[in-house]
Amino acid sequence: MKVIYRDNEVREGSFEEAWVKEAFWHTTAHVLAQAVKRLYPDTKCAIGPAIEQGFYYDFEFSFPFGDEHRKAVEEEMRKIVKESLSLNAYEVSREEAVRYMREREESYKLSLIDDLPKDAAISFYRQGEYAEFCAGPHISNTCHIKAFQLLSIAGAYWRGDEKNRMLTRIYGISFPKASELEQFLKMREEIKLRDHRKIGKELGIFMLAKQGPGFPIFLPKGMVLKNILIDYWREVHSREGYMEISTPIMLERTLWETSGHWEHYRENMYTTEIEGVDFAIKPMSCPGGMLVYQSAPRSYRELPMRLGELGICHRYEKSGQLHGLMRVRAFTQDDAHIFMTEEQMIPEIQNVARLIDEVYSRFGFSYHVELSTRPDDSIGSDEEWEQATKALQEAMDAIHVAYKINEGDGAFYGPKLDFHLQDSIGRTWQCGTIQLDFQLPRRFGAEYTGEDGKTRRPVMIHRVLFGSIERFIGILLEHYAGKFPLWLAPVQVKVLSLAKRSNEYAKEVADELSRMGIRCETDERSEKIGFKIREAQLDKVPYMAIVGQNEIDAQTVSVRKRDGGDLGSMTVEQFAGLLRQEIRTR
RNA sequence: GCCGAUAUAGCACAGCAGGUAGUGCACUUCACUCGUAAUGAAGGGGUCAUCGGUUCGAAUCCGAUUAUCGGCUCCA
Repeated sequence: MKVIYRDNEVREGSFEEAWVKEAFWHTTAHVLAQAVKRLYPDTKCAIGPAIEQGFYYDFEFSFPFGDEHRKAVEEEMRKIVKESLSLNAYEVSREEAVRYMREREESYKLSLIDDLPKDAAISFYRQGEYAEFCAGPHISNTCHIKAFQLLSIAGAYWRGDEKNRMLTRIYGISFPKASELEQFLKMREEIKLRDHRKIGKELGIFMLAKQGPGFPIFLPKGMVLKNILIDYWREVHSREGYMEISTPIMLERTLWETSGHWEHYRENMYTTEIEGVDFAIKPMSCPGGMLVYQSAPRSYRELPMRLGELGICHRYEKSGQLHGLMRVRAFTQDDAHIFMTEEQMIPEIQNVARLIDEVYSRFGFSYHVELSTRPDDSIGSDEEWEQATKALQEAMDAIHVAYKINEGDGAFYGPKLDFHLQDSIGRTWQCGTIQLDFQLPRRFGAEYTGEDGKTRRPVMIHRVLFGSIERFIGILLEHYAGKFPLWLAPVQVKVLSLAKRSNEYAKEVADELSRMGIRCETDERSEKIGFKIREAQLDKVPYMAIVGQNEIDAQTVSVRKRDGGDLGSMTVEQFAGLLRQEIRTR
């Protein structure tokens, strides 16, 4: 396939290569714009880039663009592809470019041209009657776009700013072969099947009630899962020298004023009033942690002081951004606040990073790290921000962790390292974060007595591993597609009774397993064994123990594994041993 | 919050030139007591999201509200 650059240089490449793909999708976006202009000439075009998976184009339509219109546009695009229009690039003067776009009343294009440096050469690409101001590159002819689909219609703000007008964004995908499109659509279906909202409902993990938008309800099995994660969390934290605390969900306004939340985070906080005094429900646990630190005079001997808290935080999220368990209004943050001396900063940051690595590895996640720097709305001096940012960088560099920098994305009180984990189908989610904070200790007047007897100010780390337990569970559901490993499965074994006369024995087996700490259920309904197996399989229970007359006689169970089928018969002891072995190796 | 779409039984869906609701699974009961992914039969269950409008008559047409879905913005 030929790719044409703005100076009309031609490079040959295959679709598999990323730069060719990008040109291919970008060209499809132009075809989309061309089709739209043919059908609805008064439409204004904004931008239409290639993205990670396909492309989009933003338009300002003079009418609500719906599904019927999408189909019509697809039809027109098909025509354009059949017309085999070749693309070529040419340069025009700035005046000419402006005149061209002004004639067509393309106000967004004019604004884009306006952004270009005065002396920049302005390139256009043309295909048939359609020409667009564009830096390219593009593929040489529309005929290569054999298979495409417009995937969805969405709103998007002009230049991504919610103060601007909302445009209509059309997303699409395209390929040189129909089979590739089919494969892509199949993959999309697969992702839909793994959706935690679907699986979470099927497996009885959580629900969302109409009366509580964004406030998830954990069902019995979901609660088992949540508690397993919490047990695990306690296990590693106590090993790492953390002390657990619990601070109130609601605290007085004055505290939030001291912390800066009242000024910088208020629009996300729920507030109320008690006996004429303003209170706020916590969106974060740090001020509570601060109160604990402040509850006694502190010595350098106590530092680093690691205070962990599973705090239930409430944040007002706008209705349109709620999403299953991933984005909610109430969530359990597996928070910890570490108070330390400046010398302890780097080793403590590294400890947390290592802990995050250990925890993510346990679940089979790979991850990448991003460093977010000072945002516009923030508190503290430049020197402090620089010192904190440098500490985070140094800590990571020393243990050879690579990170990408996100300018201006930090918390209002300090810079942060964000840990984005990747699930089994390649999507990434921000979970863990390590935030370094000089501000809260100062605002609260936190102190400790140093070795020399002098009063000093501690530095503070805010950090989470899971991020929020709710989101983490959502990610786990999709990561495992509901097929939890044995140690996480809410039900580990289902004992299936073959017939009425084996019900008693089935119960005995289940009791014995329960006594050994195995989470199990019994199915003694008068159904065929094939039916019970099918149900247990659909419930994604890791192990089934099937018992009938043969097992009663031999005092055994027949074991069937969710991922692996019939394992033959064995004693309950042996079965439990096998389970313990698997849990131990996790 | 914004743009677009959707809302029918616990779940998945059908019904829509407007004439007051159906299918499958699930649930209950009965029969069967069964050997590794669906035994058969009978029965119960819905103010068609909510409120209002048009109409002799609305699940169906129109409007508002709420929730949800795909995005944008924002974020753990």
